[in-house]
Amino acid sequence: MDAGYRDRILGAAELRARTGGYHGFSFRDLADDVGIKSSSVHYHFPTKADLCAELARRYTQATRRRLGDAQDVTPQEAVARVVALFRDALLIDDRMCLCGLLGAERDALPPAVQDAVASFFRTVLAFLDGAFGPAWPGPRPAAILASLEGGLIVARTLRNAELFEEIAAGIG
Amino acid sequence: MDAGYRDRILGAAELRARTGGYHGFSFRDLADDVGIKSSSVHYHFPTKADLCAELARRYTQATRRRLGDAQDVTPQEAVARVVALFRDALLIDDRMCLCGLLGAERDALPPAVQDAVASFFRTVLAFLDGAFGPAWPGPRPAAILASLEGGLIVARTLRNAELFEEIAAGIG
DNA sequence: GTCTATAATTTGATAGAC
DNA sequence: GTCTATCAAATTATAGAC
Repeated sequence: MDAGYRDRILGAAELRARTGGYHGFSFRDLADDVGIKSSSVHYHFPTKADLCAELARRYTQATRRRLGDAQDVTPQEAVARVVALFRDALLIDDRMCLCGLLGAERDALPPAVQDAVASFFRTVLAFLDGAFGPAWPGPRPAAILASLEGGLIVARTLRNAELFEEIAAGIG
Repeated sequence: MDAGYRDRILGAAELRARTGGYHGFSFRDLADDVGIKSSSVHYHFPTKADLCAELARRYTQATRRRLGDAQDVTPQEAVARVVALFRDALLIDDRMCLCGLLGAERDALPPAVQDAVASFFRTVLAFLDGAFGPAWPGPRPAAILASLEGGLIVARTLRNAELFEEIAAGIG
């Protein structure tokens, strides 16, 4: 029942992967972050593909929980919740969206990681789709998601958080 | 005057970096791609930071040339040219925008590369700004750029090129 | 400019003691 | 479940011959 350092490893991996991507960190980096040995990281996650696929699944689950049920919200509130997700990545975490960065590296990822990243995008799009209903005349879910992923990249690269707000304000 | 394999190295590096990012390729990868030895790559680019900074500058220059002079185009034509840039990355190159991927990895990049990537974004934004003029009522340049960078990520991860067209169509 | 050769370090991963 | 110890391969980079 004891998962040992498993959760702390995933926490360290999330921060690392959201900074430098799949190839931007090593098992030893994670071991040092947590204060254990790299062989202990391999005990919990035999390969890096296992680790990162689990990481993306965990990220998707946390996102799903935070967004809640699409049936319960208005279209406006649904957009606000998704925007808040990315704003927090920028202002609180000071990091990329995990799946935005991994998605950009798609062709350099193991298949299991590719699948988990695609699943994140489908989750966000399904939430917006569900809240919008079939006749919603506003912006398409994919356009909203793309604006926010790209908004993180542009605002962070130019070190201008106000640019993210301008982009987010343009969604409505 | 003879630059040797310099240009072919940059060409190979661009394809590699647009697939796996800064940490997703090695000097030996490039040497193998071109058919030379890794020490010859180091002759042209002493460090990986030198190589990737030059890569981003070259990418920006090619983009600048392709977009042309903002004074010569209508706002609509300016947007169409920028959209075409990203559509070609998706459909012809089947790759990310170099600076979109590197920008997502910002905090894992050497400072010289960070600067070169930021310069790319400023170039595209300045082109749109110049073509729009001060009173243009349409979408903001940063929102357009973010939509397209994010559009590449979402469309590629979900392996759905039509999604990119939907996103691009939503810009106008 | 390109090569051979190599150094120093890092990486993903495994075997086996406790 | 974590450790010590280790491996084979890869990585960035340099020295010096041609």
